[in-house]
Amino acid sequence: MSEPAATGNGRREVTVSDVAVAAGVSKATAARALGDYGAVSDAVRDRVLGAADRLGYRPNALARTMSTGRSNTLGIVVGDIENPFFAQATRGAADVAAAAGFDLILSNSDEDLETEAKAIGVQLAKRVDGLLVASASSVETENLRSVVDAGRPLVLFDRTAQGVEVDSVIAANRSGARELTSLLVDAGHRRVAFISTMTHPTDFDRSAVVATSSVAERIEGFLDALTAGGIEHPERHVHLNARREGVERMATRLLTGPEAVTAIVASDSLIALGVFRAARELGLQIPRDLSLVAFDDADWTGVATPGITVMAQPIHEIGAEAAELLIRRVRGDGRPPVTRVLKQHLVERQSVAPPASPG
Amino acid sequence: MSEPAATGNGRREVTVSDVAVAAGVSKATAARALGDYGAVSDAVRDRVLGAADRLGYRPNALARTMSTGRSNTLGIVVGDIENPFFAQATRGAADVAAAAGFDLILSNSDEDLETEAKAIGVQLAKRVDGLLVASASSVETENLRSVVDAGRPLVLFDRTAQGVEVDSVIAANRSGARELTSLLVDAGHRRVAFISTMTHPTDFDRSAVVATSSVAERIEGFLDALTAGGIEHPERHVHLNARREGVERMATRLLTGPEAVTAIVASDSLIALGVFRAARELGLQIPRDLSLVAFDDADWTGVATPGITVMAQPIHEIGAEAAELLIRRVRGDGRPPVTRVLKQHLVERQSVAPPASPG
DNA sequence: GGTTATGTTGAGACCGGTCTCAACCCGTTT
DNA sequence: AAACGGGTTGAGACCGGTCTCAACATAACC
Repeated sequence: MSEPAATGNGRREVTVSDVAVAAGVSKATAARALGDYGAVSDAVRDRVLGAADRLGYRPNALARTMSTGRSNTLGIVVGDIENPFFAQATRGAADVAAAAGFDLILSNSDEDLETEAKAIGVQLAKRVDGLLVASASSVETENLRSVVDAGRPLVLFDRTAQGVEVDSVIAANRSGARELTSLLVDAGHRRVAFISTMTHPTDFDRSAVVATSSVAERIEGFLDALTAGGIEHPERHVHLNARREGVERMATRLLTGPEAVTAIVASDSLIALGVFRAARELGLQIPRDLSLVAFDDADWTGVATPGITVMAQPIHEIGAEAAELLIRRVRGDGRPPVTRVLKQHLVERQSVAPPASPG
Repeated sequence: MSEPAATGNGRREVTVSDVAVAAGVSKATAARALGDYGAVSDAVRDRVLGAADRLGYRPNALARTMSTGRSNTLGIVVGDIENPFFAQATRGAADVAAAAGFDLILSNSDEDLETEAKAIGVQLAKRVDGLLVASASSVETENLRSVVDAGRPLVLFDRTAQGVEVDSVIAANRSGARELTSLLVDAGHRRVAFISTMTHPTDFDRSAVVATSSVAERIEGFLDALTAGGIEHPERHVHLNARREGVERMATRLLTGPEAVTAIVASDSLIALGVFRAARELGLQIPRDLSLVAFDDADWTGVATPGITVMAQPIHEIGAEAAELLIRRVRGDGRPPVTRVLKQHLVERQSVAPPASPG
């Protein structure tokens, strides 16, 4: 290779040194003019900027990062960017980041710990200034610890993590779930199912440690409401692992047979969609034959017939707030970690009614 | 400052040199063992890896990029990650990228040329190996040229660009729009509106150059169908700038008065949602009072009542295919640029019927 | 035994910026 | 005229990797 350093197509990048030579000044001076720091006389600045323009100089942000130690890049690890929840949260974070001069490196974890670990590893290797993570597990926290150990600011969103002392931004899931479920209990439902896609090694029981804190909180709220309604063994109404079985299949199973439920709490809008489809497939009318409530005010919940009653979350804000906290940390804020809990709010539509035959 | 180089919290990063000293070998040898290149004896490798592990060594991908010129990072510029179309395409691209060892830096352009320019500038500065762009304009292409001029591989998705010789992955929008619109014309509709949020300086006329090629193609297909149906001045049925007026407001305007349309083609699912809501607000029944068709098989189109007939696009594939082409370029493929055109397919539901009063 | 091939190692340049420090210029002060 | 001070400039180290090249050891060959 005789060429000094070439890009894919063989063109060499224009560097500060090139500009310096063209402008007849030292590299240091050219760098000052181009990087807009230190003192440079007006005449020289003009000459340098002119030369840079003529040569088509493009700064190399990586080289700058090498010497300053700041990359102006944040990492964000979400479950799945196709999930509207994460898309919205990411947008919220991206807006705040962009306004502060930061970029976002995006990774999908598919809610899998190993994938998440790999993603975090790469992000750290790329020297992101900080990391936003909706961790796949709030219990197994080695992934998160590795970030803290690496000395990188970390902010959790949507989910907290046990024993990891960092900022988090979450929603008030327990009270939201309680309120949502109470709607059903108060309407007279006794056989109410809670459905989540969250993977869990066993069936749910009271002692089970549910990995995703947001789901765990929702389950608690759900149980609160059932207990308050005097329903025995409320924990047997919690159904996890819906992804493995398939949401529609699980819903179909729960909606048929002698023990069929009369109401369902869907842990997110994607699950609710599956339930909705299953109900339609079975010829069940909502809310006459089935009452359905869910988390997240997704598009379709407002236009479906009937409209679905949902617990709306300030998703955009969750992402934005998390990014704000993270940027503050990156800038050196040393205050003790905070957990911001944002309010959810109920959007009542027409998917709740008393059960047809008292259960 | 007495510390050599510190992260935010003052901890110094462990480098190859540190590991080398700990293992009692030269920096070069340690680097070979850690970077898994060149020749290293097994004994030495073990010693180095052991030392690295003990010290908690984390490679610095940026430093590697500096010397190799490869960042293993791709840039992706979308209109808005919250838009399900872009979220899906991004996911498709992210999967392919991850499988090939690449990360994604994400930017939102908000369909604005200046924002897009800034995003592309930053991505280039961060030395992405290549760029995926759904360009805000297929006509004003300086943004895209800057990428080509910088010698970075570029792949366009969803939209092409005039005079920019790069790979593109798009859908067969014209024929799709023609088929979709024909459904309406064949059902007897004469007053059919096409609605897009795309910004355009004037009202649409035949000579207008519509900035976004995918929308332009859809308009052509729409006009094809109206013309084939013998409808005069079809171009006056094209309505742009819906974002400025508000989709629901525009739909309301078009659906009322003596000249009210009896059918609408929505350029994407978000617009269709606005139209759907406006129709409901006006007390119009679909398909009795209004026939509605749209692009993209969004969640809600299947569960709304009635189901909306849509032209589905292979969105995931668009993103995946684009990423594949890009990675191929990054790896040095020098073949002439290709344009991949993916098929759309019709999903017929219940939102089309003959007009109530022949128009 | 000398030469050649092969494998392993170390020294040091290099990528493209930033940053420290010393040198210098010129006007002002004493 | 000497000393001082602010504004500019240049030389060169540095960030943390990769990579070339030379040195050296050992094995294989004639």
